[in-house]
Amino acid sequence: MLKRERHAYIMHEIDIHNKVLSSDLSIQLTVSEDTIRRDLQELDEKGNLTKVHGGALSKSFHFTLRNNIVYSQPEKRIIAQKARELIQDGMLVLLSGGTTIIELIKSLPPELNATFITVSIPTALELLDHPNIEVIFIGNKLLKNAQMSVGAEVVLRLAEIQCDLCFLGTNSIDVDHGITDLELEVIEVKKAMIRSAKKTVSLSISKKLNTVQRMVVCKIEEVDILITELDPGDELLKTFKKAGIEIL
Amino acid sequence: MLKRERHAYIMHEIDIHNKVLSSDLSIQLTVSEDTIRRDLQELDEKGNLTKVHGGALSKSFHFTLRNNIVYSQPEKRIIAQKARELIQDGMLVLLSGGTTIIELIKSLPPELNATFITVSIPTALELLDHPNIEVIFIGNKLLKNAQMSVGAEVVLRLAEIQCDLCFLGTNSIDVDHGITDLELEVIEVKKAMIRSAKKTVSLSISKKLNTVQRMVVCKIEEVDILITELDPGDELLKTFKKAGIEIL
DNA sequence: AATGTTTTTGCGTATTTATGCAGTATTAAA
DNA sequence: TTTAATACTGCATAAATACGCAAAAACATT
Repeated sequence: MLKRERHAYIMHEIDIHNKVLSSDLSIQLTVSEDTIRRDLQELDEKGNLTKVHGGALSKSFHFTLRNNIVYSQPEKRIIAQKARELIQDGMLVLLSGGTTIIELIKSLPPELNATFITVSIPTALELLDHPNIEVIFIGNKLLKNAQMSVGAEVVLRLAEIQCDLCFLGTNSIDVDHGITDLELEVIEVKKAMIRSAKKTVSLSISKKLNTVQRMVVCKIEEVDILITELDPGDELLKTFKKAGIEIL
Repeated sequence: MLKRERHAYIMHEIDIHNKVLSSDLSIQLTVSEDTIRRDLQELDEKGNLTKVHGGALSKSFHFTLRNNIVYSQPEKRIIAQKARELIQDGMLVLLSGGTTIIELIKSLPPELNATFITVSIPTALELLDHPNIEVIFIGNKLLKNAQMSVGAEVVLRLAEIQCDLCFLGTNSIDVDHGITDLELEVIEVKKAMIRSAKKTVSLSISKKLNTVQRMVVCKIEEVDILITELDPGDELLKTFKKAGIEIL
């Protein structure tokens, strides 16, 4: 087996399980642990995974959630303020997960009367806090780290829906590669969300602009509106504007 | 389990509960307390938490370790201990909402390998905390105060399922009136849950025994097992035993 | 095809890391 | 103050890793 194939196999394992053990891989691929260790080292240097003692973990494996919330909260507040202007009474709105979305929900005026659909447990919990809005959760198998429903059932049920707006808390957005993400199962659902909505809105702090992850959620043309904490005239946003995206 | 994974688990616990006990973590992660102590020390040095005698606290919120604000009453712990004995590897288990259920989930051994189905958002969130178990959420319209899915769609989907056990966090149970509750929509779902399970287990602190609410969920005969914090021989439980219910 | 070069791989050995244990010291709760 | 829980120290062990080296494989060149 070629090195390339091993690398592909390892990344596949990482995609599915979010972790690999050197010892396991050594047996599965019938090579020495030294080789595996060197493979993991290379993949780490390329930024495809995080090597740790005993194996490797997916890049999406982070445990500083709370610190992140506190850290970029002001930016996310600004984004939330802009985003909420788009939501009007009577609308049917699709929401993803993520801290930016949570911030958006917190900023919704209490008198708003709309229906929100989501697949994310924390998003649902935050939505339930609001007095007027109706909340619909599309359930199925829940993904541990993303805390959201995934799987074919979710995709199918999303296909039956026609929403006015879809807000995506975006990890990575880039003019050439579009919106990208890490986990296969998450991407399946996000794709379905985009298909079910008349307009797709990407919420993204400026740090995440022009970054790319491993797997594609959608091309840049499929994004209708991009909201960042920056001024719409900012230099960083020019390329997105040129690609025909409305900037708020 | 890799050290990094342990660290992630610990930080996740901190994010949710604002505190962790070394003794708990040692059991949950099946490593010695020494290891946990070293983990906490490292995470402290990295600035992710504050280590204290007996465990660790969140950096952002400074509670003391042993106040009962976060952790709940001892009665519910006792009930949880008894209830978890019923759950075995490979089982399909249906859970309602409520703090007793949350306590049950917290007490589940980390090596347990089972599938849990629920309609309650807080229950789902707690289940996601567990390293091994699979979580399925049955979604639909969410009810604000109960924080759970309700409606015909939920009832229909429950009807398609055949579970081994159904645990109900019970508000009111009485020999003559059975399990009773307040809201119509909640009752519809609880009825469906009972129908889908081979055995129904009612979790109830003794205060709630022999109380009645407005609407009936099920007759007393439909309850297979009743779990309270009392000794099974307790006087209070005699009438239930006479009604043919197994008491734990 | 023959040759030289580079890359890849596995092995032995030394080193580092991770973890648990036992005994003692310390802390905090009753 | 007493007592039980928790922490620390040093040590033992096993697992994982780094390093140098040599064989093997892949590749390039003639």
